[in-house]
Amino acid sequence: MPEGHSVHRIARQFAQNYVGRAVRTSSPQGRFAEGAALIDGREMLAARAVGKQMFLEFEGDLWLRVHLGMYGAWDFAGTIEVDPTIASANGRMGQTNQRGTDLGEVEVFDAAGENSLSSIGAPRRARAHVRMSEQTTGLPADDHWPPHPVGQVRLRLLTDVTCADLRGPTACEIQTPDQVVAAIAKLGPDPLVDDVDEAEERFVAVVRRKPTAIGLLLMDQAVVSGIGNVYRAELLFRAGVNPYTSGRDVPEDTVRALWRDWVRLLRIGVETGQMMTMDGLDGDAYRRAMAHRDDRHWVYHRAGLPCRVCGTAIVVEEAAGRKLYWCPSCQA
DNA sequence: CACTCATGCACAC
DNA sequence: TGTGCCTGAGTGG
Repeated sequence: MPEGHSVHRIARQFAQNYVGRAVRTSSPQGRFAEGAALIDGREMLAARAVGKQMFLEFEGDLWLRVHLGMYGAWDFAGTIEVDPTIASANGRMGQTNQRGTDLGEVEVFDAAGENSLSSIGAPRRARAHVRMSEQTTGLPADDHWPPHPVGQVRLRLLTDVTCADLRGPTACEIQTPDQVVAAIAKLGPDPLVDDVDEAEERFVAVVRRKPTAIGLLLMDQAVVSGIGNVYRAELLFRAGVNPYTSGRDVPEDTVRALWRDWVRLLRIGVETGQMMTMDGLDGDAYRRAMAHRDDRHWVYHRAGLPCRVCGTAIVVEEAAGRKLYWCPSCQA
């Protein structure tokens, strides 16, 4: 699942390609037929992400709340406008692989029909025709419009030119504006939604009065929105904090450093679509690290391997049902 | 091919 | 604390 950065990228795609347009909705799988019927034909008015949740507003005070959970994903097909703030176009968003990149890189065509695989650092195109890779769809791409639904598609959102399929979400429901407000009220601050300075104060205040371990607080969406298991491990390592330290025992400066690092990593993640947590490395070391699978994080998914800084074996432990990776020496 | 695991979370006990 | 949901990638035979 997508940690917070992916959800913000998805919301931007909807803002760019759906907001201001009438949307035909359906539930090819059937499980969301009733909800889909409620918004069918309405114009989408807004697309917002808060932490790992996304809210799409439709005419008539109807909102769609989607949470991808661990397995959910959006597949985009057809012609999409690539948000200029998103460096790489992706057919599939949300579902990511072990390296933390959005899956399903797609071929991007310019107006002349010349194509190139979009990637970080590639020239940004204002407009792109996106088609699914064969591996993703099992079909030879753009022969049909709209595309034949593949697999269990809970919800399909269709404009004249763009198709978005939602599969495997943990939450997908129609809400009233009040329910949306209530849902967002339960969430901790999101640096890309809230005023960053106020958000930092909120975060610091909550962490510093909790007896709970900081490693659990970072994963608690009521404390801070958008952090998942990968960012949790990496943030703690980067700050040199023992995951088991009580929130109230983490020095205030350190809590602030954690917050500011999260703001930085989230921004980088939204821009690049990748969970870049080793940005401190120089060019060569960074390229080397990126060249190998499972070799792009400080501690995440590195159980038993030597710490990149001190050589101590990285430890993995089960905490609240999730794997917690950390260096017992650097994070003493 | 069969099987395990996973970036999450709601719920029951 | 444990279970269920839901899908896809990775792994080992």
